[in-house]
Amino acid sequence: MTLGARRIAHLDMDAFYASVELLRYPELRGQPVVIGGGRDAIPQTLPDGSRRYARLRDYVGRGVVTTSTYEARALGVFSAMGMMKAARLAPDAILLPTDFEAYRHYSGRFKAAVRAFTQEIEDRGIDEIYIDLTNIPGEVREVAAQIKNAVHTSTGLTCSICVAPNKLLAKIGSELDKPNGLTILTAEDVPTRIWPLAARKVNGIGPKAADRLSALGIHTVGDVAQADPGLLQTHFGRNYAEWLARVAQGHDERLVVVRSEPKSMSRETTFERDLHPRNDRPVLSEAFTTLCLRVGEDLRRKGYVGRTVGIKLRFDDFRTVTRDLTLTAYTADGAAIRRGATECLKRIALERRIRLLGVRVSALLPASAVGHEPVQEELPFAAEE
DNA sequence: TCTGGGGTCCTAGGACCC
DNA sequence: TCTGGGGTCCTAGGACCC
Repeated sequence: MTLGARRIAHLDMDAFYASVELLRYPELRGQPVVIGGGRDAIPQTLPDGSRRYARLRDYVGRGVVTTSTYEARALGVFSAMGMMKAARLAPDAILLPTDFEAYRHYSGRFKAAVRAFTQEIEDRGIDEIYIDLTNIPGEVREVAAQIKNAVHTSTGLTCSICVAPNKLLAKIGSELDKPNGLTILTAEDVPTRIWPLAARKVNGIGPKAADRLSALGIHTVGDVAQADPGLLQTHFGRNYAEWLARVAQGHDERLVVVRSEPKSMSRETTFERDLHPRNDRPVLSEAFTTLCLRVGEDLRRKGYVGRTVGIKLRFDDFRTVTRDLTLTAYTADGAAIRRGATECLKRIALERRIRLLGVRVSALLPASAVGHEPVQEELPFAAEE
């Protein structure tokens, strides 16, 4: 174990998707812009070279806001909000479609820029990473400033960084000075800078836990720190209560995980309207097959095979059910996935309209680890004895 | 016209084995 | 015919994150 304090950075790109779009459409800078539209939100270039943008008020559908510019956030439009609701709050905001290919491109660029400093990077999705700076020489603020510079030089985008003794504090800290922030936190800062924050700011305290804490009169991280351990335990169970007590003190021993294997791959789709299990059977069936084939393609493209097939259904009342089936052999074959998924589907009573359908394969192994094992058919009668 | 899509982790019960 | 008990696998659901 390392003696002495670690130096862990959390780097978070500022309004990432929206900022990438502003590189493409600089004339939108300073305006409320919302990302999350479909194809009909693609800007049209007019004969005179100017562009015509879709407005949020024109949106029709069931999507949610993926990201918004800070100007849109000022109008109350945030990530994960239903687009129809967002349109009511900011009807004149510009609407752009989500272009994951572009975001993945810039994601690769900013991560490559950071890798010039160290390989000790943990991927946390498309727009954030943890960096272990413990063994990087130099004053932390200077190192963090250099990283921010390198990211800006290679992408034209800003990010916010916090360096702290652990991931928990670094993650909280990178939000304290957004956008384009650079924050240093030490253990001594916990009472003054962390305790006043809402408990919800802690990564791992989500909406449900925050509500339940509030019901107990616990609103800030400091309130959690001062809460009676017995009270937390009766309401949250031993493990979670002990975790709450530790994080409220700013304690977190988790390592920066540089490489990890995927555990599952899935595809799901929300239908434009809720589908009737019998009357819309052809549509459902085709969607089901497509999802199975796409999961199979994903597995093969990334070089994995899986042994457990699962499905997910969401009904019109938003109730979600899942079914799993573990096969006898690893597979990445769409047809085999579809057979497993069909078995799963038979175990669900279809008594309501269906909003969402999903297919997942888990219990993954690198295809190389399984060799060229053929996709085995399960025999209806296995020879026993 | 509320509520996407792709993930991870945890819990908990039952089967099954020793 | 008085209920042990640990370990692992499988399944279902839910919280949470980006």
